[in-house]
Amino acid sequence: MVRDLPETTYAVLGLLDMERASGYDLAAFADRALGYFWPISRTLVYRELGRLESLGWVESEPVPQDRLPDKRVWSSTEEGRGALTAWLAQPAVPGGADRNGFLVKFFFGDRMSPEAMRRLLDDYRETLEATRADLAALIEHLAGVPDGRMGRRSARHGLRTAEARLAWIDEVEAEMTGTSQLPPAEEADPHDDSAHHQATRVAQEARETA
Amino acid sequence: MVRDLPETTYAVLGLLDMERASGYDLAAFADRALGYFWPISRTLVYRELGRLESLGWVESEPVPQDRLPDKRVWSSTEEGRGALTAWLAQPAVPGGADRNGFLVKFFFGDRMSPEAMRRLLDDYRETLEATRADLAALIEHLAGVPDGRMGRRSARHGLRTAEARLAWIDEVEAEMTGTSQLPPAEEADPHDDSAHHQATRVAQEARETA
DNA sequence: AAGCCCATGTAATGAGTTACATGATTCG
DNA sequence: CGAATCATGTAACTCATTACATGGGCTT
Repeated sequence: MVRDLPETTYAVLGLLDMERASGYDLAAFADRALGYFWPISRTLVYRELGRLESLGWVESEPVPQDRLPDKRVWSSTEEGRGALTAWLAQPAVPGGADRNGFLVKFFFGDRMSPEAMRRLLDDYRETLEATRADLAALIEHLAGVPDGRMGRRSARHGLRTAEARLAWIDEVEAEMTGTSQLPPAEEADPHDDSAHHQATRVAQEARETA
Repeated sequence: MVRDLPETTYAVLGLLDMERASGYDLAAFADRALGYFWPISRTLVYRELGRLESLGWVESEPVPQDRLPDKRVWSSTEEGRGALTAWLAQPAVPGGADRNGFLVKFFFGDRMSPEAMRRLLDDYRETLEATRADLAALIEHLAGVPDGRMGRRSARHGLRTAEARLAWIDEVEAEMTGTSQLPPAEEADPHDDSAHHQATRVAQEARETA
């Protein structure tokens, strides 16, 4: 039997099935649509397109352009749509939800200085608040989009997760300041919301460039 | 400049610093302590120990045994503890929290049959409920352990996350049954809890402190 | 007798990231 | 004039998983 392909392959196929696009546009689409729970780098998109083509699940058509470089526009084939449907009918693999770069550090917090712990928690909160803001904006945006239903629901999954974790931060902060494992939180400057916007962009770019 | 090592390397070092152990025991410890947010396979533990040894951050001592095979017991060196402290003082890398195998399938739910969607959501709920039960038990267990503070807090992070996602399932189920994108939920058979026990992580069964 | 537990590893494979390469166009 | 955007890829690398190998002791 055929060894089963990674989720990413099907994700690329699925996106392409929603909207024929060039590899370049598809990567941007993937980042918008799946970026929060299934990041796919641009290079990887190209590789998966190559694989999908050799499977006969997608095909491409060259599109010459005047001012811009020529491109190949990809679309799913009948076989590809069949494969996608088959994949969707199979149960999801349970793993993959793991790996939290904050927690793996936090766990060893007994060895950290209170100041380092304070910074760690502050950074995490900032990241989560940026995510929450981004997702809230996305949800509102998708409210007016006809095919945005599943995207909106997926985004709500992320929103709820972020909110639960922010509540967790409040909880541990209260517990840890009480036992002086943590210096008290500083008052946030209400004039300075640049920190948030910066964090948003940094988190995004960290994925692409770092 | 030294290229920075993966988190896993430091995680192994950190665990070893809490408790000297053989590679075998360390792998079990890692699974108990970090398994929910930073899984480390047994083979990987051995590789990281080799790397840490060549860095001079850990050292080993052979321990002969009578009935059981001989083993090497590892412990962190002074240099290793320094490296660990330095790592903990650095900010955490923001990424790593991503990749949800359920969501990447759910996102394409418009192409799924209502029955397949029902199965997908049921599976996810089952997984989350198993996680919630495991973590709740772990938290209760760690309440009586002197050094279990950070482990308990980390577990609460997972617990809150799981609960938020279960609430999300309720939300989308209500929305989707209302628009008949989903057949109504079946009554759970109270006699059949085998599914839950299967979903429960095997490694979590052995929860005695070594 | 089968199968798990202890204990340590090697080998193969593959998914994903990052750096690099190229080059026209457009915008500040 | 430099930077960003559009567009497509190659090459190198490494983290992580999985399968395999070995073998005595203990339990069902």
